[in-house]
Amino acid sequence: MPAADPADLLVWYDRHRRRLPWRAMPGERADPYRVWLSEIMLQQTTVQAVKPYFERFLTRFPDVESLAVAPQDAVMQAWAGLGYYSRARNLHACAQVVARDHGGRFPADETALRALPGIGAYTAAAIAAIAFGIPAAAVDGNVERVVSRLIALEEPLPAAKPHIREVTQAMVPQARSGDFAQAMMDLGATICTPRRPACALCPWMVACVARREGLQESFPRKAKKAPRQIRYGAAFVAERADGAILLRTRPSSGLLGGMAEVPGSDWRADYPLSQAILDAPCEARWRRMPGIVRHVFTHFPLELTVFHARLDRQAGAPEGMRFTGADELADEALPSVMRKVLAHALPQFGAPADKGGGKREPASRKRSGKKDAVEK
DNA sequence: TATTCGTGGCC
DNA sequence: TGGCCAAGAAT
Repeated sequence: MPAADPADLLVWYDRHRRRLPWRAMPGERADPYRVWLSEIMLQQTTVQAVKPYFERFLTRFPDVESLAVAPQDAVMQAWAGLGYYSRARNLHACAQVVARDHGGRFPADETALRALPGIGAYTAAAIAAIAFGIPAAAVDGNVERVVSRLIALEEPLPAAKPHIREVTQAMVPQARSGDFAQAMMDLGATICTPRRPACALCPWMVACVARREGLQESFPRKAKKAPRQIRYGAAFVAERADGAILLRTRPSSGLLGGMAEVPGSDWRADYPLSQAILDAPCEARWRRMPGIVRHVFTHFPLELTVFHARLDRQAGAPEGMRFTGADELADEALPSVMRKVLAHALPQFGAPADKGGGKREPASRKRSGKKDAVEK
C-alpha cells in the first residue's frame, strides 16, 4: 500500500483551494492578525457563519491595536450571534496582551502563541504554520477525520488525539507548512466530509485504508456523549411607554457570559409556571405571551415562557438593570436566544438575529414542528 | 479525562 | 423532527 504523500495533497490544493476572505493570495504572506482573528472565529463555527462577522470585525477593528483599545462592550456587540462568547472575551484579552507585551505583533513561535488567551493547541499550530511558515501540526476536526480514515484508526476520539497528532506531524512538510495545514482542512471540508465523502476526487484515495475497505463513513470512531436534559424558565419583557426595554448584563463568566439579556428566572429542569411571578423584575401587569420560545444550546435544550408588561414613562430601572431604547436594541450584545425572546414579545422587533430565518407568521403558526415556538 | 460553552444548517 | 455537525479552549 502506498503511503499518503503530502506533495500529492499540495498539488490538489493548488488546483482546488477555497478562496476565503482571511486567506492570502497564493505565494503571498498571510497577515497574522487576520489569520488569528479568523481562527478564533472558526472554532466550532462554520465558514458561512464566520464570513460576515470577519468582514465587520476587520472594518471596526482593522488591527490588533484598535481591537486592544476598544471597549469590551463594543467587542461583545460585534460578536453577538456568533456564539461561544468566551471567545470574544479572550479575543479582546489576547489583543491587549499582544499590544502590551509583544509590541503589537503576534509571536512567531508556537509555544508563545499557545500561552495567549483563547489560543489552544490547534490554533497555535495553525497560526504558526499559516502566518509564519513554521512546520507545526494543526489538528482540528477535519484533520482528525482525514487521518483517522487514512489509517483506519479504530481508537475512538477523543482518546485518539495524541496518536492522530503524531501521524499528522510526521506528514507536515518543511516547506509550505501553512499550505499543508489549509489543504488538510480544505480536504476535510470539501472531499473527506463527515457524510458521503467524495473519495473518487481525493488525492489520497489510493493510500486511504478506510476507503480500501469501504468503511470510510464509519471513521472517525467516537465515544458516545452524555444525554442532555431540557431546562425551563421565564423571561420578562418590560416595555416602557416610550418603547424602551428593560435589560441587564449577565455575569462575565459562564453561560452567555457578559452578554445582555432581558431579566428572567434561572433555567432549571423543573420550573413550575406558578413560580414565574415571583421571578419578575418588578411589579407590573405581567401578561403571559401565547406560545413559548425554544432554543438549543450545545449541552441542553431550553424552553422559555415569555411575559410582557407595559410600564409608564416614569418607570425607573431596578438595581443592576437599564432601559434601552427600541432603536438602540441593535447595538446591544444580545445573544440569539434573547433576540428570539424579544421577537416573541415584540412584533415590531422582527425576526431573530440576522440570519435567513425570514419572517415569522404569528397568525399561521402550525401546532407542531416549530423549532422556535410552539403553543402550549 | 470529562464538562461547559452557541448557533444555524442539514438530512 | 431530532441528532449530528462545524478550523476548540478553558477548567
